[in-house]
Amino acid sequence: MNDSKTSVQICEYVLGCSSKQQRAHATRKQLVDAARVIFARDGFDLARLEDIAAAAGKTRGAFYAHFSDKEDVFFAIFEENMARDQAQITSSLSTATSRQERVEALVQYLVTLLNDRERMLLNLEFKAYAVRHPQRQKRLSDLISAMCVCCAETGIERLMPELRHKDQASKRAQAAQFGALLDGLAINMLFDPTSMSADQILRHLRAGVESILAAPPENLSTN
Amino acid sequence: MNDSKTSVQICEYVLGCSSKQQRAHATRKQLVDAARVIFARDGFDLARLEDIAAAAGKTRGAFYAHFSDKEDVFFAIFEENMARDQAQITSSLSTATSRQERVEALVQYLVTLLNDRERMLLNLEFKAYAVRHPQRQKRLSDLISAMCVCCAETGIERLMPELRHKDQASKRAQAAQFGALLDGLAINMLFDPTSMSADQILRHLRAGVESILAAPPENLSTN
Amino acid sequence: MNDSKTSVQICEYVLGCSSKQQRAHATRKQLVDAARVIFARDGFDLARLEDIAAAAGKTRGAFYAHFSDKEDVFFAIFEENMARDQAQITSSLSTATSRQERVEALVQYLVTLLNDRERMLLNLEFKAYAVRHPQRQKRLSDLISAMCVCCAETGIERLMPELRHKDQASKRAQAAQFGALLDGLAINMLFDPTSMSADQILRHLRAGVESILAAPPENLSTN
Amino acid sequence: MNDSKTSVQICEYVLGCSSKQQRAHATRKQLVDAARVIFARDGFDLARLEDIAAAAGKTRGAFYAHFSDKEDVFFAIFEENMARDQAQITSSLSTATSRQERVEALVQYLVTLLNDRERMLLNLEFKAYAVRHPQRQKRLSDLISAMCVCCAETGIERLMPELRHKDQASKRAQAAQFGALLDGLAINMLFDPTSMSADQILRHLRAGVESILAAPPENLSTN
DNA sequence: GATGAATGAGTGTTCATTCAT
DNA sequence: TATGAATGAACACTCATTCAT
Repeated sequence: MNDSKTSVQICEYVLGCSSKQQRAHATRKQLVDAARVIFARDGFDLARLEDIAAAAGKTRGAFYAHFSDKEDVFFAIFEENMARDQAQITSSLSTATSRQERVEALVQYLVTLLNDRERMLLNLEFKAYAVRHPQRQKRLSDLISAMCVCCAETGIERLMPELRHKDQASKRAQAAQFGALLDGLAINMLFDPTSMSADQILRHLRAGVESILAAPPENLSTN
Repeated sequence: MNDSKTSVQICEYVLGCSSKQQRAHATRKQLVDAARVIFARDGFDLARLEDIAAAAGKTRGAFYAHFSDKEDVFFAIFEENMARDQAQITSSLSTATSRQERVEALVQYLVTLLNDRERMLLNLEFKAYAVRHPQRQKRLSDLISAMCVCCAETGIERLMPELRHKDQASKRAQAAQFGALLDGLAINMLFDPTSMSADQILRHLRAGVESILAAPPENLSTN
Repeated sequence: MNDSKTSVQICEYVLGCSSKQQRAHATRKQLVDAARVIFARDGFDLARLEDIAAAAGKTRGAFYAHFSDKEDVFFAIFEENMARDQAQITSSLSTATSRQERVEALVQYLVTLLNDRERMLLNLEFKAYAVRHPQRQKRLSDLISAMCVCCAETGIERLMPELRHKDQASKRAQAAQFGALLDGLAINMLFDPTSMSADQILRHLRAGVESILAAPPENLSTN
Repeated sequence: MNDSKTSVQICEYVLGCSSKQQRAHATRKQLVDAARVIFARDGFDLARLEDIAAAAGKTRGAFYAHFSDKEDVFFAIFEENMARDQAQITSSLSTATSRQERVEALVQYLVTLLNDRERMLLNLEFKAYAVRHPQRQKRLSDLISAMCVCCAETGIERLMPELRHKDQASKRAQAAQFGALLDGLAINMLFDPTSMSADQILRHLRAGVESILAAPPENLSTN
């Protein structure tokens, strides 16, 4: 690499890091971000490590200095997402006061997610990967649990304080339903963007959210 | 393979086909069926032609005698599905008379689909493939159109004769919404089968179907 | 490959094979022979599959059609050797009548082996590999057992019929001692070819053989 | 490494070195010792520089501060060995007075070497490397010459003063024969430790030593 | 001297595809 | 039509080596 000086300086001046550790951390972040782009574009299986490295302005070697393999970055993406989401959801929903407002805030949040094409693609890719690799138990199930809990706790609890007393299973079910609502729309919008108007999507989302939140008091009698 | 004669004879005696054409047709069908299993299990990218051929009890050579490449069988699967579905939906919904009955019949049909793991996996795989390969224009878009039209015409029209007068766009939007309902549940059930009880799924489906069918008279004012 | 026709014809006319199976078998043999050359030249670790394939006039793909990996061909070499040796030793020693003649025949056989540089290199490589990979249990230990047994039974028994009554352990020990005699000379001749004259080698061999055959009647009292 | 200070202090207090030069020298020694372990375990080709550095409690950087490459440490090991051996052999054989005693002392020395698994592995590895890399002329041949001379001069001359008048070639040949005796046993003991009892090994060694020392007065007439 | 992030060439292995039979 | 040996491009991953600190 003949531009290493340049990139070091970019790193130092632009990102404000100078120590070795900070540089390493910056590289890692660049790689994760590049991985997002490539995985979203090509999917997990077709994504080439070389493309990820190149998109980050690094080489394959740099990749392996930070990640053990393809799966490793892949998971890192979602582990990073989780942290981000915590903050985002909390802040975006904290201003809502009435139920009506909170529903609308949630719908708006879902619309935002839905319009983040990269994110939706990654999300679907992640679930597809999890479905296809049940053996990757540990890290995957940790991530999934964290995701569901995160979603259930952070999202729903903050949104609907009145539901806070519900049991874990119910929360999890609601998280899954929100997932179904979002993923279903996402995959079909990606599949055929012209099939639904923004308006129809909004209506679908509102109806979905209302339906989920209107779930029966307890599912004691059924199941 | 030195036992090809044997398998031919199995074909002849068991399946009752004997002419060359019939035999060839049977081979093709075996390959498509095997492809379903393998694509569902491994996904498009990871599926190996050799596995498909082996699962059909054939060799790679036989595969190439019937299909030009991997994509070719992949599409063949869905083209075949379409034909099947036409008949299935029609018959399963034709006995319903009241709106109530028709809604319930549709929900039951969706439940059946949802419980067909292989089919759901293939469905999601197909949409993911379509999303990821916008260049494969012709055949893919033909399939997609056919799917949507099929879904819209066959499914919705027959189900809700009173909606027959609706414009194409509305029908298509409804098809997409049904897709979103089904795919969303499917992916999340595959992802975490324990998150929702059969009862919760049913309720989710009913609410979804009702919401879709209750769409406003026309979407003239919006969009 | 633009010379496939040529090599096919070489195969057909020179080796006299024409059926698919025969061609496959010929290819396998070519690959094993090429592997001998490359492994002897570069050692197991540095040997490149591509070089082996190229030396056989084939591609890497052809290699993998016949062997599962590098270790696979490596072992195949010695499995093939074993079969050869059986015949060779038997015939070369069968004409000797007196003890004196048999000793001399054995010494001559060892000299022949010693002068087969490729073979000595492979032999040492094999033992080094076995030492370094005790985990490769099954196939390796099978080979080793076969080697020792082959050596002990075929070699020593036929050579020294009067020793036939000895117990297995003694035979094995003798096989090991013959191995030590041969390998020790081999490695040092390879290491520094000028250090010993042909005459000195002969004397060393004779003394060694005599010493081994003069082992005490039974090692019951010791060890 | 933020604990370098600590290890430096360990060095200072435990090993009693404190000056920069001494510290550097200590590092070098640690690296050579670690290299012994790793090369013996993995062989030259498979040995990883990182493993060597890690086994010495250092980093790759430290390695390159002391050695130019892998081959460099590899040779350093044997250069170090040579120095050690000089002293060892001299002292261990100097007390013997009669021929009988000297033979026995030599046999005991060989037994000691033979039981030093690491050393035998390295020895074989070195010879294999030399055989495989005839191009590494200079340093390798220097080492080899030194080894042979060392072996011949130090070992044999001191052991058998009456042979001191022999010509260089004879000495070299005897060194090679001792090498063959030792290496042959070593490789076969490593290959199959159960094949020979300690007793059999001893007998094999004694017979070998006697045979070598009983070499004919001059090899003038032959060769 | 020592660190460790980054490089990049090298190679084992897989697999869609071809083709002689 | 069907076979399966052979091809060869593609890619994940390893590791010796460099270099800024």
